[in-house]
Amino acid sequence: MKKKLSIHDIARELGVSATTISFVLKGGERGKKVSEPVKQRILSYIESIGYKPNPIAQNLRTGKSKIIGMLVEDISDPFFSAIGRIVEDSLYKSGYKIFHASTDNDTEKARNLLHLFRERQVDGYIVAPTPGIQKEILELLHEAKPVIVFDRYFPEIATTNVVIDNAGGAYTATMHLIENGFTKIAFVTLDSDQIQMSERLAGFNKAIAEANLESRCLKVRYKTSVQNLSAEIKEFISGYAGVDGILFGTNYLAVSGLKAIQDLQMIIPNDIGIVGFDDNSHFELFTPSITAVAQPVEQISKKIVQLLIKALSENDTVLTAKTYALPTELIVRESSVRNATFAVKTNMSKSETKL
Amino acid sequence: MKKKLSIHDIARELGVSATTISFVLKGGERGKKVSEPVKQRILSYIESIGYKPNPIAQNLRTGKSKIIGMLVEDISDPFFSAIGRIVEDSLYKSGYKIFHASTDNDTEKARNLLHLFRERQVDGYIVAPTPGIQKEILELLHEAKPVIVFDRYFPEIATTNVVIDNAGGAYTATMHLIENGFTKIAFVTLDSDQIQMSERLAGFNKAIAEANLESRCLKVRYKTSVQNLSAEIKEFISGYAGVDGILFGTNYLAVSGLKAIQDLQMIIPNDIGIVGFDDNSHFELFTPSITAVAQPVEQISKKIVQLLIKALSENDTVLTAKTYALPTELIVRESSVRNATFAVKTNMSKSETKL
DNA sequence: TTGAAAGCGCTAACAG
DNA sequence: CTGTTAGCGCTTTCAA
Repeated sequence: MKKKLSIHDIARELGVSATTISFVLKGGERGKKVSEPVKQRILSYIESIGYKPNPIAQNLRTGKSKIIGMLVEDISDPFFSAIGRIVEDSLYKSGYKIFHASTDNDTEKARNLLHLFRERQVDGYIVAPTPGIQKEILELLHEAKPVIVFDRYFPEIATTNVVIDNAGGAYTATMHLIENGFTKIAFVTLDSDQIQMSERLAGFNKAIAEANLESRCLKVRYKTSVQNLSAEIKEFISGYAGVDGILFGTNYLAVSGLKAIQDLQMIIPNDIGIVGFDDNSHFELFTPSITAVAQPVEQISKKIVQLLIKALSENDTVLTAKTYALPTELIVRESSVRNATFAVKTNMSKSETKL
Repeated sequence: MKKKLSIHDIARELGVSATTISFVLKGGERGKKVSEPVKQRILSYIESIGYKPNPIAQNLRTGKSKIIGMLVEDISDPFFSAIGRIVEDSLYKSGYKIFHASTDNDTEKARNLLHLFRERQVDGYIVAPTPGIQKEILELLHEAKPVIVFDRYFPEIATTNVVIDNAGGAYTATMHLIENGFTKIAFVTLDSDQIQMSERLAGFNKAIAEANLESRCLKVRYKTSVQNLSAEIKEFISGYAGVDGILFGTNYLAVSGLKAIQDLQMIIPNDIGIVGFDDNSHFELFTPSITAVAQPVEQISKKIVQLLIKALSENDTVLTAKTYALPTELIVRESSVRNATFAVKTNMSKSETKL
């Protein structure tokens, strides 16, 4: 078993100092000043034995870990795992590794996780914040660590946020339902103050108000089991003066709602029109296929990475606090269109990304 | 901004040596030998200022990182992300963090990732191996690092494997199709030599042979786009002498297949019976609902964690090479049962886990 | 029962 | 242009 060599072993072997090797390895200003012959000798030797500096030692010495901490609500949720995947790939390419963790939207858990990340000296954070985590995020900022907040954010604290146009998405979706003749439209959402949900509600209400309709809304508790969710939605639909259209606030609410509607033996879209928020690769295959507000997962991920890499490379340059709201896309399918001869899947034209 | 204190700062403050503090912190044999008063003073002071030893320094000194490297095919696949989630939660509870990475089943990528993990001195590995990665896995074993191989494995190398009973699952599923009157049954799978796929094929063929039927099989290339996949399956179904039943080898093959069947305007299960391998939370909502071989995600995850934690805690105890094959469960739904009055969703009785 | 000293492998002043 | 030195914060002989 070949013993790992250290930079000093190599220094001895080559008759130069560890310092010189370190300079060569780093390149940059100081690296230039090493004479060509020496540099070549070092480089080729290192190449030949496949030496790689020990990142732990570098970390201890420099305080840089080349690790990013990523905090999401639930990595097994398709939305977060899709983003996780893209972010991970991009960041690995830039030499960073990722610590992932899921908060379940639990403040205490998120706090612990953030502390763990900090102890481990992660170089930057990507976080989908839980409620009440403002203080911890501010602390990270004070330590001059780059933090990208995504999916939701706190308007009261100055962070760099990558989100989507929630209000716009909900507005467009609701309008679409209205234009297709639905009038008793409800918004089924989470009983949550988080901004992504309140914006969706606001967008919904705006459309409803413009059309002079009555606003109906069901707020369910977070972490309600699928069965209970379904039951609650069922009761709501049958109880609440004949709802004939629903915009669901999240993808799993839509799934539970679909189950409820199935149990109720109602026909989509004849009896009730459906739109989900957050598209899903299976919605297309449902019968009828399900209309949804799609989030630009790819764009969100790229934006997060781009901002983070920038902050990481520009030494100590603090990120400007700014909210990037990426446009959503309404994918119209059968569940929201009463017109029997549904032919082509229409995608709304994408508005351009404001970056 | 409060400066992080080191163990020496505390030593000075308390008038003891860093050594003593270290002993107290570690507990164990050596910790016992510190006198009570001193120990209490140290403990309460540390508690009061919230001191935590720097894990990077510990890592450098001891070679233990308290990090586990987890390599999956694609973290955005529901199967892998579900497992990732559970493993992550359990391991965090034991003080470990996780590096995740996705291989896309690409050998070269997997190699790089494994090297990265190694450089970072991860304490253990959880790997869904790509083809051709045997040598690298053996190297890790030689370094006496615990490695848990899952989802698939290499029969020719002695590793600890956590998999499912692929042959049994496929056999049961095929038998189920046969019992429900389907006779021209095909297996749609990946053109792959990996063991999980070849075992599924074997299970399928066994059932087909026992029933004296003709074996039909479509092997598609890995990483075929959804469109092409769908087209290929479409061609296969219509071209291949009237297939009337399909067992799909993976969840995404099933989804593409469903799309194909939809395009073909065939009626499930009347024209064609369908069973998927690897259940999905949405299969229940499809019309008709889709029968599937469910993998015991929870059990797989628990087993992985249990084995890993054991290996990690028992100093230097090498894991015994052994394959744990967990039982699958056939979730019978509408897509495979011609009998019109489908009433209750039947779950096959679970065979007991062999642990 | 406690402490001094020697590093783990690397980097960064500061000399030369 | 290159090398010496002094740590980063911790653990672990070894000696007291």
